[in-house]
Amino acid sequence: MNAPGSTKERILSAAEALFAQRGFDGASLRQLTAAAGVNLAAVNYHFGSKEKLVEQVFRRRLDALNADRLAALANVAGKPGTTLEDVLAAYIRPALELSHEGNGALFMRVLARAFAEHDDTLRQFLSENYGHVMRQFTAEFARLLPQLSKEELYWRIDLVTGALTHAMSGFGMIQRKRDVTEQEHREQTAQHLIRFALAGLSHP
Amino acid sequence: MNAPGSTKERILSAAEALFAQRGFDGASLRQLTAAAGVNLAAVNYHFGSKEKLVEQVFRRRLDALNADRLAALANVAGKPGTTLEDVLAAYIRPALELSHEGNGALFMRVLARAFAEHDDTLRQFLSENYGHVMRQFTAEFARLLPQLSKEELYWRIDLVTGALTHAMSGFGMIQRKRDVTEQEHREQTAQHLIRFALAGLSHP
DNA sequence: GATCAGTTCAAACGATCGTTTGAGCATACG
DNA sequence: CGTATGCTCAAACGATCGTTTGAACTGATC
Repeated sequence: MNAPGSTKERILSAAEALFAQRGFDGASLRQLTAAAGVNLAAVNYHFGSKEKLVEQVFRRRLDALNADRLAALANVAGKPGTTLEDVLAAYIRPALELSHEGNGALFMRVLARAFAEHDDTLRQFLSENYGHVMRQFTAEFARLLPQLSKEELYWRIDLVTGALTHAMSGFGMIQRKRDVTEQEHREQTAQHLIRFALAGLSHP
Repeated sequence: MNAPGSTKERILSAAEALFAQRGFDGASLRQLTAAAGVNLAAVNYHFGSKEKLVEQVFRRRLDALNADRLAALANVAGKPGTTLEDVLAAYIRPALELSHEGNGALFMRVLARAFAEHDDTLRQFLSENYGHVMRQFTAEFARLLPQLSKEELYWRIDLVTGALTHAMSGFGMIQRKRDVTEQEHREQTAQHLIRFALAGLSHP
């Protein structure tokens, strides 16, 4: 829709980086438009307000991420041979790929901020637009973990979500070593996350 | 040191609640002092600046929390009969008790925000003042999990930390049911967290 | 070349921010 | 009583915030 070098795209990328670094309140439109190399009034012209810009920053990444997740889930959901690990991979790998491409890692930090903000407007937006994704994954987890009560399953999914958000947003201390490629490192990270989540979900 | 109804204490409590709700930037000194029922200038008079007020909000809770954690760890560290569960309990239970007393739950949300902020000044303050606590626990984990490489252990501790921060700050959907007491609910929560962390740390 | 929608621009708007000031108040000590 | 000290208060400071405005510029259409 938008050319990659267009004013809208330049604003979105600069906003993503500044929101990750300074937060939604902390990043001013003057810093933001200066970093993007556009006029101050361009944000209100193209997006209407700062709040709607925040929404678009989320939409640009989450639409793609959740489409990838649902596509991966569709390949395994409901099938007899499917393992818990398959479902976890469908959930984790798309997020991990996003966090390793371009400014994706910055967006993950924006997402972690949004979780911490507890802002009702933003939470409602996320729930309305992407809540069905989490619901589909939860249903598949329930199918593969029939021995868990609903309460127990919710507890475990909640804790796994916390661990993943924490890890994806780059809080962690783990850095790629010089002697492994980017792709190898991503694969190692995916293995760590999946095995950890597997243990947390299915322990006796 | 400070009387419980003193101006300083009133400011600290109001700051804790407002920082949890609106963030460090989002909560203004005018909202804050109005909620505390004190004059606007009282913050700068008693604390010097808004930033130093933030520091004191952390100090008031973390000094007590980490003292409790270290005391609990001292009871089990290095002893032959000690299990991984004992060490996890020493780490988790003091935080859980704090999050269930008075405004402690609000402080946990403040803490989760601080994690998400990535603010270097604040991170350095936390590392300098409370880093030794995490180091002592890590050493004890290493003793009880000798089969794990240092890298593997760091990975798992990091993910467990993410899950706990997430849970403690009240992101979770789990609410206490009407037919269980507050104390029973805390005990159930502790059991969930400890068993989850146990599985995440010690899985094969 | 005139017209017009789409976009960019510098400038200004009122509001709110953290901080500072100096007068006023209280209580305790000589 | 006089005065020193610790604290509170209303008011103001300059800075910065998100947003709005109206003119200038762009490129396509007739």
